Amino acid sequence: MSSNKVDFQRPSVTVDILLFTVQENDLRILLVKRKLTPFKGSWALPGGFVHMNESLDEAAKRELLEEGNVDDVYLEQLYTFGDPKRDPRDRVITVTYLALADSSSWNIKSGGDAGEAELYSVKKLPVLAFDHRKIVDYGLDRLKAKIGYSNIVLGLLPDEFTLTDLQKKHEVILGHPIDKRNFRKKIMSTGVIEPTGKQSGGSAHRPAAFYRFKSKKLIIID
Amino acid sequence: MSSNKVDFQRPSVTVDILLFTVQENDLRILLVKRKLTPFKGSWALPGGFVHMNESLDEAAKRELLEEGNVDDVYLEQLYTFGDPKRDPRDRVITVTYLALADSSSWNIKSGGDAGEAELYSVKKLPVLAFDHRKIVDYGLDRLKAKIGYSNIVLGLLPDEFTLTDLQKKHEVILGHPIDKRNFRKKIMSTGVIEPTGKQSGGSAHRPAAFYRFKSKKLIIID
DNA sequence: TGAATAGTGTCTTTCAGACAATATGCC
DNA sequence: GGCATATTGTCTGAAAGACACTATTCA
Repeated sequence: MSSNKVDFQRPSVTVDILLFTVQENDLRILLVKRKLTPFKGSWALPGGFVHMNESLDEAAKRELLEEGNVDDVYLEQLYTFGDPKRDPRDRVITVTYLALADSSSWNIKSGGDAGEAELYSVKKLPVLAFDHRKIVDYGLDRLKAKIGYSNIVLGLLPDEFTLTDLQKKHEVILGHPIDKRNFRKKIMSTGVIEPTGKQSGGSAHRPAAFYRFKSKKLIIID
Repeated sequence: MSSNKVDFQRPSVTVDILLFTVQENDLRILLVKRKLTPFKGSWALPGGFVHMNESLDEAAKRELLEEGNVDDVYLEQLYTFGDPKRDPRDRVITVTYLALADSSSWNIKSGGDAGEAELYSVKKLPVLAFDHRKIVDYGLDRLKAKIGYSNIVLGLLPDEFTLTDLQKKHEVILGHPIDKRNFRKKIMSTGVIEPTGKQSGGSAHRPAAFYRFKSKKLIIID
């Protein structure tokens, strides 16, 4: 039963977002520096309170725009953390989201409404506020798993990309090299991408064919 | 950022639970009849408000005991639904849980603290309150997927069971028959179960060996 | 011995993984 | 021609799926 008239004491509800992107062959995550207690001055996930008239997805989108200056990224709900002690002062339940962005199409610096925001390599994370480290680890596990059975990687790529670009993203997320021939065989057999007909050029080597995802919706493969 | 001192208007937070069990080769779910508006008299998922001093998991366990008279069942968080209009009166965000029980070890009738509660076949569901129908469909999808790559089915079985018992649960959840030889080959190759040494008896046919799960924790296979 | 369910093996196809040579564009 | 990256195929082992007969207990 989801509702009655009794006026219980109510917890706060926030959204926190894991925005991953790949830069320089490195998986990075957007962090912001807290301006308020508790954990003032610590790095934390971008996020904030859910407003009364917006859905959870909308709240996550709004926070990403406000704190990360990113719009139109892949977004999926991850998990809801609600330990009574996770915030040292109030009871705060947080609904977490996994977001992916193509770093080449967006500039983190140009926002800045919310103060300091920075991309950190997941291999060199600072100490994080609250239980945010646990949340990051949870999201990383999900991302690693999901890249193996879905087209989720499309969130990290521009509209057109080469097979080498695609393979690099897989390698960075999984953390190990992949055989080129086997990778291409498998990708092409899934039928999720198609050639655009265009080719890369201007470099002193053989040009590569560009591909696109047939659908920009999340697809579970198999 | 998960908290500050500003006192926002706060949504209510509930947990709602999908308790599945198998009876008579039929997948069934626990529903309760609402005693309060809105949707008074409608069937709904068991659930209720999260208390200030309990975690989400604890709230789900408590509600299952209060409304379903079940204890010690498999429980995992499913998804959090937070559309502002999902409850026609208040803003209510609900964290949903998937629970599995072995129906042979529990009697739904003996509880009754929360009024009418009944097991319904997922093939013949009544009209449900709120967005609970959508939640049930979401949970069914997760259950079907997860039975294929985890030992989650252990939640539906007693401590000791035969391979035929195990196969029946799979068939009921997936909704189609499975080849006995291939099923056994695959299950045994995963190594998640082991024979107890005992045998079924008393029936006019060959006795079957009993098995148990080596671990009662959720294991992802592959 | 008949009824009812338990238990078991082979063949084929598909998929994953190891492995290296040729093709193309630009300078 | 030399450099840098793109593109391509074969073999092998493992797993999945189709398929049918024998074994055991009790009435």
